[in-house]
Amino acid sequence: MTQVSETRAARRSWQDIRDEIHSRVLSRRYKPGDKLPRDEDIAEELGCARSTVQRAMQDLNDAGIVERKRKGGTQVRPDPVTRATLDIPITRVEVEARGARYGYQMLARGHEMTPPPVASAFGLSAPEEMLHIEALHLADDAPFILEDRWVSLGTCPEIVDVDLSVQSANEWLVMHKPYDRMDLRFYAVNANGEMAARLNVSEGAALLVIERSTWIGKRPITTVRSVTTPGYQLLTGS
Amino acid sequence: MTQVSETRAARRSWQDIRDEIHSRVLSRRYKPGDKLPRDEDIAEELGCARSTVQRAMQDLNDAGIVERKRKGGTQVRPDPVTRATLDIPITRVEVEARGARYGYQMLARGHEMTPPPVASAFGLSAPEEMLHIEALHLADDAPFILEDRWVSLGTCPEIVDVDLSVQSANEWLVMHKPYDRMDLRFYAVNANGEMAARLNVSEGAALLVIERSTWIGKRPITTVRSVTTPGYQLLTGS
DNA sequence: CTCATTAATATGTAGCTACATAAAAAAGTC
DNA sequence: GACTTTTTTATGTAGCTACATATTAATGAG
Repeated sequence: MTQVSETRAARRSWQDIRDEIHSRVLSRRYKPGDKLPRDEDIAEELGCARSTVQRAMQDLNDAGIVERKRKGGTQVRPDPVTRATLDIPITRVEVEARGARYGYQMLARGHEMTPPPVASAFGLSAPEEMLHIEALHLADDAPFILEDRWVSLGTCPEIVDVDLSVQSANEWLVMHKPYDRMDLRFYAVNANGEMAARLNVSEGAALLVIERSTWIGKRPITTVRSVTTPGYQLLTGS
Repeated sequence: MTQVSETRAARRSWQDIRDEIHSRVLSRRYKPGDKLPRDEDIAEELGCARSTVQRAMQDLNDAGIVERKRKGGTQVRPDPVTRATLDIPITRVEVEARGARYGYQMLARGHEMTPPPVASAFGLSAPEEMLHIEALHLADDAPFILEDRWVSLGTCPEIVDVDLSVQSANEWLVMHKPYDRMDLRFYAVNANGEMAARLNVSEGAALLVIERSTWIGKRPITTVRSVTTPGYQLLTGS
C-alpha cells in the first residue's frame, strides 16, 4: 500500500482498475451472479477516485463482463458472453480496399407492396408500399455481392429523387439517413437458380448472406439481403 | 414521465452533444475527412464543459463516426462504416435459451503438432504441440454445432487436467482464461462428407462457420472452427 | 396484511482543475 | 537540404464536488 505523498507513480489508471476487477471475476473471487461492492468502496480499497472506478465499470459493462443498475448495484453477468464489434464497410470501399475496381449495376427498381417476409423483418403489421431495388456489386467486373433491398417511402421519401443506377442505395442511406436501431443477421444458403445465374456460381454453392434492417424511432428505413460470393468472409478486429 | 425543459436552459447531456455532432456529420456540415474544431471550441459553442464534449466524442469514436488522435485533432471518418456489436454466448446457454435440452459429446482428443492452416490462423512461425479436440454440441439430442478446436499447451497447461468430456472447452476457457485479442470470422461452406455425417445433414448443405482465435499478449490461447447446422443464424442487437 | 407513499442509496452525469501524453510544428544543428 | 531536438498543442486521464435518477427499502394509511 502506498504512503502516497507526492509519489504519484502509484497513480492507477482506470484500465488498471478494470483489469483488477476483471481478473477477480476470472479468478472467481467475484463469481457469476455475485454482487460487487459499491464503486465507492472499491475506490477506497484500490486507492483511487470513484470516477475512476466508474470509468472502469462502464468499460466492463460495455464488454459484457458485469451488469449495472442504478441503486441495484453491480453484478457479474451470470451468463458470460464473448462480445465483438463488427465493422461493415460500404461495399465500394471494401472492393477498393482489396485493390479491385468497383462496379455497380442496378438490376431492377420499382414500387411494390411489402411481401410478408419483408414486413415481418420490419415488424410491420400491415404491408405498405416501398421502393424495391435489386442490384449487383462488382469487383473487377466479376459479381461480388447481390443485394435485394426495400426502402420505406414513408420514412424516406427523398430516396425517389436519388439516381440509384450510379450510386448504391446503401451508400446514400449511410451518408444521409441516421438510424437508431439496426438488426443484423448472418446465415448461409445454397445458391438457387437465380442467385447462381446472377453471381455466376454453380447452383447449390454455399453463400454467406448478410441481412440488415434499420429503423429511426419505430419507423422502418430499409432492409436489405446481401448475398455474397463463395469465399467471402466477415472479419472482426479487436 | 420526463419532466422536460424549464425556462432555464436545460443542462445539455453528453448524448445531446453527441447527437448534435452526429447530425452535423449527416447533414454534411462536417464532411467525411473534415477536421472538427477542438473540443474546447465545440464546448464553448454548444455551451457545455470540455469533459462533456470529450464524452460525446469518445462515443462517436467508438461508434466509428469520427477518428481522434492526440494533437492531431478529430476528423470525420472518411469511409463510413456501420458498426455492430455481436454477443456470442456459450453454446450451452444458447441452446437452453431456445428451450432445448443441451448435450455435449467429445468426439476426439489428442496432442498433435499444429497443421499449417492452424499455425497460420495463429500467426505462428513454427508448429507446436497443442491439444486438439473435436466435439459436438447437441440440442434435444440433435446435432447443433460441430467444433474443431486447438488449445495451446504452452499458454494454457491447466487445460490437460480439465475433464472435457463433460464440459465444453469453450465454457472452461471463457470462464478461466482471459484474452486481450480475439479474431472472429464468419463464412459459409458446403457440408463435406464428414460434416454431413456428424451433423446429420445432406452433403453439400450450406453451413455457417464461425472461426474464433484468442491470444493473451502475443501468445496464442485457442482457435476453434464451429460448423453450425442449417438454418443457424447469427444475430446482433443494436 | 396490503397497498401507496416516502426515504435511502448506488449508479449516472455535468462541470471544474490539473497534469499526462502523443504527435505535429517549429527551431536548431550539421 | 537532411536530420535531430525542442516546443506547442489537442486529446486523454485522475480527482474532486454537486446534483440527477432510478430503484430498493422503509414507512405509513386503511
